[in-house]
Amino acid sequence: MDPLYKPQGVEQRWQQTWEEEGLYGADPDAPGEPFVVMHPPPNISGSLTIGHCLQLSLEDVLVRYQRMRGRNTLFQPGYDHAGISTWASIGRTLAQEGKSQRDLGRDGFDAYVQEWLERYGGKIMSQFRLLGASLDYRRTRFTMDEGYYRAVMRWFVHLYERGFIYRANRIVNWCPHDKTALSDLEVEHEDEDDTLSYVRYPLADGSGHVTIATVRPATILADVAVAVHPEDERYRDVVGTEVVVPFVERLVPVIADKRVEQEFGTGALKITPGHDPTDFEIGRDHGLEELTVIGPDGLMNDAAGELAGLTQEEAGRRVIDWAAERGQLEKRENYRHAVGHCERCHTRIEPLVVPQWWLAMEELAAPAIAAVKEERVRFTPERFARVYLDWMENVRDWCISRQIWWGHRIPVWYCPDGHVTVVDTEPESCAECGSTELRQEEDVLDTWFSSALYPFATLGWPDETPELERWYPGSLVATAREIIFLWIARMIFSGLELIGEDPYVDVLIHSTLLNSEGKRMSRTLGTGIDPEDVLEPYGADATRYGLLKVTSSQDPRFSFGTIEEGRKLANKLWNASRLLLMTGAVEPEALPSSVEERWILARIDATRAELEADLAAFDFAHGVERLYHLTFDDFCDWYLESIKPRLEEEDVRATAFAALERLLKLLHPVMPHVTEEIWTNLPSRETRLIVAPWPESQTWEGELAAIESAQTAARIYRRSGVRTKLEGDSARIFEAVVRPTEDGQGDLEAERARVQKEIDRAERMLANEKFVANAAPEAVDAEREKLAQYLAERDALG
RNA sequence: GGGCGGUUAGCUCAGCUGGGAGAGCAACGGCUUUACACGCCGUAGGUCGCAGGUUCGAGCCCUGCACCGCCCACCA
Repeated sequence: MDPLYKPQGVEQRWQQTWEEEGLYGADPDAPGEPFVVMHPPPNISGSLTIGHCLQLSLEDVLVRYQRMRGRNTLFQPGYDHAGISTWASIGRTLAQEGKSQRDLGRDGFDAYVQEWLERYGGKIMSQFRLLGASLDYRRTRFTMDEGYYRAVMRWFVHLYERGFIYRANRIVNWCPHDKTALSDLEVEHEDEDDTLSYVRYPLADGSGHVTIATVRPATILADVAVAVHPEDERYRDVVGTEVVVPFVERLVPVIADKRVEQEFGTGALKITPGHDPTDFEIGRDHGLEELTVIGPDGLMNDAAGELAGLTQEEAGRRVIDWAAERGQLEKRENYRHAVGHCERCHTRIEPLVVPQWWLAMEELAAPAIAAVKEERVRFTPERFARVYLDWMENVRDWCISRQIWWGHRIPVWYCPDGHVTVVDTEPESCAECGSTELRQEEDVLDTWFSSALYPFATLGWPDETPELERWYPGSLVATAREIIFLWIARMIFSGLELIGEDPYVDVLIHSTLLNSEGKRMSRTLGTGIDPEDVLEPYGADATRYGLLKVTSSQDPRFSFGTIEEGRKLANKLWNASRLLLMTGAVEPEALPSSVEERWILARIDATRAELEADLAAFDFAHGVERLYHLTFDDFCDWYLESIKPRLEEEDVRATAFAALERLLKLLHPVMPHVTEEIWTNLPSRETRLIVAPWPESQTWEGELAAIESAQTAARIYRRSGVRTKLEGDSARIFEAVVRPTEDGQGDLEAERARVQKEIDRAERMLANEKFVANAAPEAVDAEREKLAQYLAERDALG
């Protein structure tokens, strides 16, 4: 046995063994209360980041812990087809060859994407394995595999038949680069410097003008009205009259609407329902025409007349020039404001009126709101329930159609007469007229429309499977903050609508790792950390420990420091086992013949209870810290050191092995590999540690106090340098653990002074009438206990 | 614009309902002790972001400010 523990090789060997022996396998027929964790399926288009490792680590700790406790565990792996993300990635690859997705044709694209998946798809699962994640890999699902596809079709038809899905010509977020609609959540707002132009719209009767402020002068061509606030005194006389739109010189009405902000600009707003969301709503309410001058490519379209084909910037300049020449440009000023961009390609979003498929949200949201309000679904940390509710209570209809070729194609067929057939498998003929000339809807569904089904589609729904029966609802989903609306909210309402039950009990919102500069990690910016740069040198156990250690804060900075701590812990355990094995293996048996043995068993048991509480509260950081101190301070520095003089005795080693076994069990969920490796070296092991039973409670309370007072005394004498004045067990422990100075005649004065200072402080507190009167009784009692303890120390010092 | 989290030792972070400022790493000193020098024992290091307030007592509660990070957002 090498004195230096080397995870390389050991870890992969165990990962293979566990998987080959079926120990990761989930079985719906197995006994035990289910514990089901659906690992959020990563995008097929990427590889893992260190942030994914953090998420996977905390899920796996819980799964391994519950597996040892006898729960029927399912840890479900899978991939997400990630519609637009994958579409955009492939687009970037093709662009290098001067091609685009649409050049391939729909069938050609399908072939290309299959090849692409085979090339990149395997990477993620191998990274899961490298971290030691005990997922049931045999059950790996893909959000576009055959069964899942069926589930999505069924879901669409269900919602359509219930009247929740409708097709409408409304304003949407349009990405001119990807040429598809996006949902509100796929739009990122970024501040941009712009110019606010003040343009005069002459009154039709020539008696003056109304000045509006705009950042998009090109859209003036599509203006159909000017609006002011109904209570705005400045414009009271012009409401109901007409103004002349510059450049196109069209007469449009001046209307009043309370959505206009009086304070902004001049208080007058040009209304362009075809190219602005607010204007669109105002336009619909006032029955205004929706003119369009910008096309799906973001350029001016034919309706723009002489400006057709120009960019909006150029067209805007022409309009501004036109106004300036006629004295209708009042002023221009710099203006910084948030502008929507496509989250995938960062192109500026173009609001356009185009027909899309929508999901009506209000009725679906209601039970999903109740689920969280009634705490059937619990968020950790709790504050995220508020975030979820705020969004859900104000949710708007969801645009679910996308004009790309990667995703679940919408199960709607049109016949030449325009009849619509909506069924979950391809129909022979039109449901209304029987025509066999059917054309399927070109659009595909938003990725998240299908992800929403993950907790039950992975279990076989819509079929009635044993898995679905046994493992739905699940137990827990762990995810990052930004996924709350995209995925969590949608899983909850989908599960309630289709199955009638919440998809899980706990939603764990975990930390987001920042890089060492405190910046968000991003692959595209190159600010991320490759998991393999950590896993390769440090090993999975150390990485898991290090990542969990830092989960107490919301946005921790990644640091190798905590990973290093994990590596030391693994090495320490390894060497502790070496000490016992090299002295001689014996059958483990708790034979607590002396105070040290009873103490360490009690310490381990106390930590077990504390660790269970930590895990129940998802407090991984404190849990692993506890294990570190149990191992280093209690097990190695005190216990093993104190029994060294008696290590030749078989009874002593039998207890030591028994204590080590318990320690390994507590550590296994966090550091599975090193603990399993040590476990196999221990005498007469019949089962793998991964499926060994979690330790039962054992109480030795009195013993904790006994050795802790010995420790306290030992620390005092150790600090003073004076040879022990202790007797009995304490003296033995002291002699074994502490090596006093040669002469044993250190100076006690400093120690006496320190203790006296504490006594003075405690006495002062207790003499404070207001403290005794106002403080909590426990606080006063605690103070009295401290005083008694220090008085005892003073006595011990002589 | 609205909201959330953070600011504690050189670094990464704990600090539970207000009652003696902590850990790990780094630094410094000492240890060839029957495992581990990736070890052991010890030392030093902090006006707890700033300014007020409440309280017998504030890192913790309240108000304001500054800075960092994040989420949401149709004021053109």
